[in-house]
Order: sequence, then C-alpha cells, then structure tokens
Amino acid sequence: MLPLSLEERPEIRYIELLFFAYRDFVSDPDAVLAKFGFGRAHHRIVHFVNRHPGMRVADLLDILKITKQSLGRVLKQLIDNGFIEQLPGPQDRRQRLLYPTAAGRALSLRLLGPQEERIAAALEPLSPEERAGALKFLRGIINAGERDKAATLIESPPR
Amino acid sequence: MLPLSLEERPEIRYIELLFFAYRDFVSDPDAVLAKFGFGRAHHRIVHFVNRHPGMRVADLLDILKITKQSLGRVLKQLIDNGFIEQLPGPQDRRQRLLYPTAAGRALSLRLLGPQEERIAAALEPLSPEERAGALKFLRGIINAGERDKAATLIESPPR
DNA sequence: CAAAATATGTCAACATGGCTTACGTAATTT
DNA sequence: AAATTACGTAAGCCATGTTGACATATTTTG
Repeated sequence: MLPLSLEERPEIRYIELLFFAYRDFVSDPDAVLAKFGFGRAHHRIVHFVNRHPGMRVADLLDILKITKQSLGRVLKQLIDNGFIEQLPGPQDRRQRLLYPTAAGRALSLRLLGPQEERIAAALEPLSPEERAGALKFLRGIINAGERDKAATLIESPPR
Repeated sequence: MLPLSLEERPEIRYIELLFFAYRDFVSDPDAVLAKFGFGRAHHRIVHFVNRHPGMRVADLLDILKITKQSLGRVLKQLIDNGFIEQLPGPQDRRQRLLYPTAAGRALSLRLLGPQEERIAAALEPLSPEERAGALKFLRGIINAGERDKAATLIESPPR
C-alpha cells in the first residue's frame, strides 16, 4: 500500500500543519489550568466571557457549539469558584448575563499570555501580505455559514 | 469590567480565528466516522498510518502525543475491524509495523475528501505570497522543538 | 552468555467533557 | 390565558484522555 503523497494531494500539507499547530497552540494554557483544577472547557468559557462581558448563555452556546448541559456543568464551577458572575438582564429578566470577576479577568490574562507570545513569534518574520494571507486562510477555513458571525464576533467592539 | 480588546491585544484576532477554524475543520470527518462507530482518535491514527505505511507504534505515539494505553484501545478497534494491519519489523521483530488495509485506505480517502475541499476553497482566493504566509504562520505556531520533526514528517517522501 | 534495555501489549481505575432525554421555573410574547 | 423563550438541572451514557503496574518477546550490552 503506497503512502498518501503530498504531490498528489497538496492540501495534506495544510491539513497536517493545522493539526500540529493546534496541538501545540492549545497546550499552552494547560499548565495554568491544572493549577486551578480546570480544563480546556473552562478556558473557552473564561475567554469569551472576558471578551464579551454581559453576553448571554445562549450566545456562549452558539459560539462553542456544545449543549447547555455540557456548558452548565463547567460554567457552574466557574461561578462557584468566583471567576464569573451572573446578573439578570435589565430588559429581559429571564437572561443571566455573564460577567468576569476580577479573578476571572486575571485568569483570562494568564491564559492569554503564552498564546499571545506564540502568535506574536509566529507573525514576527512575516511580511504584511503574508500576515494577511494567514488571516484570509483561517477565515476561509471557517464554515461559510458561520464566517460572518465569527468575523462580527471577533471584530465587533461589544456594545 | 471592560472587554479584552483587539486594539490592545491584536493577537486575539488570530487566537480566535484559529479556534473557529479548527472547530469547523475537524467537524468535516465526524459524519463519516459516525457511520463506522469511530471517533476523532480513529481518524488521526488512520490518517498517519496511511501517510506513512510501515510506521512503528512508537512513531505514532510521538506524533499524537498521547499515551500508549490511549492509543492501544483505539488502534485495537481499527485492527479488529480490518482497517489497519500489523506486521513484525523485518530487522527488529519486536516492532509491529502498521499498514493500512484496502478498507483502511478507502476510509482515509473518505475522511480526507471534505478536508481537502475545505483547504482548497480557503486557498483559492489567495496569492502565492499569501499562501506562503499561511504556511509560515502555521509552522511558526508549532513548538520550536517540534518544528523540524513536524516539517520532516510532513515533507519527507517516506523511505 | 547473562543482564539490561527496548518495543509493545494489557489490565485496572479514574477524570474530563461531550452527548441525549426529560422535566422544571420564571419571564416574556402572542 | 396560552404559548414560547431563556435558563437550569438531574440521570446516565460514551469517547478518549490520564497514571500505575505488570507481562512478553526481542535486541543490545557488558
């Protein structure tokens, strides 16, 4: 059985690079999280709540693409440990808007640090057009139907 | 509590794009895998064995960065179901070299198809320099100590 | 040749974080 | 008043990661 070859299937180069890059990219925060008894699920929640203080639970579910039961278990731990707090929505009091506490912000920054360094180091040798290429490539990988939503979420100055 | 802002922390744009891109990138094969009762762990094994027929178990462990116990459970299922076969190493008979069967190759190609299309579509609008930028960026994200190993693995025509 | 190291497999026990199904409550909309 | 919405929660299942311990065959080394 012959190996799958890069010559016949040049996209494999990107596929495998994406695998290795992501493998190492997500490994950064693990050491920090372990000190708190948290996992990657906590990381994702802490990150997005810090990026969008006051977001709804439903927003978080849509971003993470997990069920509310999966989210609930992990979110509860973050609330119980004082990293995130919930406030009723001012217009719609059914909502439980999510905010980081001071500890939640500090945790978010600690998790962000090594990833920022990794990204900055990867970008440093790239020309502006090459950096634009990296951005375009990543955006192009996102599901077409999700692309605008993701772009808005990333770029929007939260109201 | 103010949101974390892109202006202050421009790397966040890349961090979040990487998260969304990978989320959708790995979603492609799931539907196929489900038909076989397999998960993403099976996918990774099938992929690398098809890319490097005759690889050792230890090589696979080093690539995937998991324990042999984790690998063993999943690998056994692939062998029992006839997707991968093991042959003793010709020089070192302690080794169990891993080869895809015809069914294993077919599965690998089915899993590869949608990911190739996704990558090709993402690259299509990019200039050559932009494509180079995407490659450089991904390589730069990989741990410095792993970068050469990953590059060799990806680029090497297997002996 | 005997001893040590290597390649691999396996068993047990446990943790994380997904999932489905089902039901409950409060608030809002129709 | 009824229906819908936003959210929570409980039970149980599953995939896939972990550690620790031990077994077997083979190769390498002293």
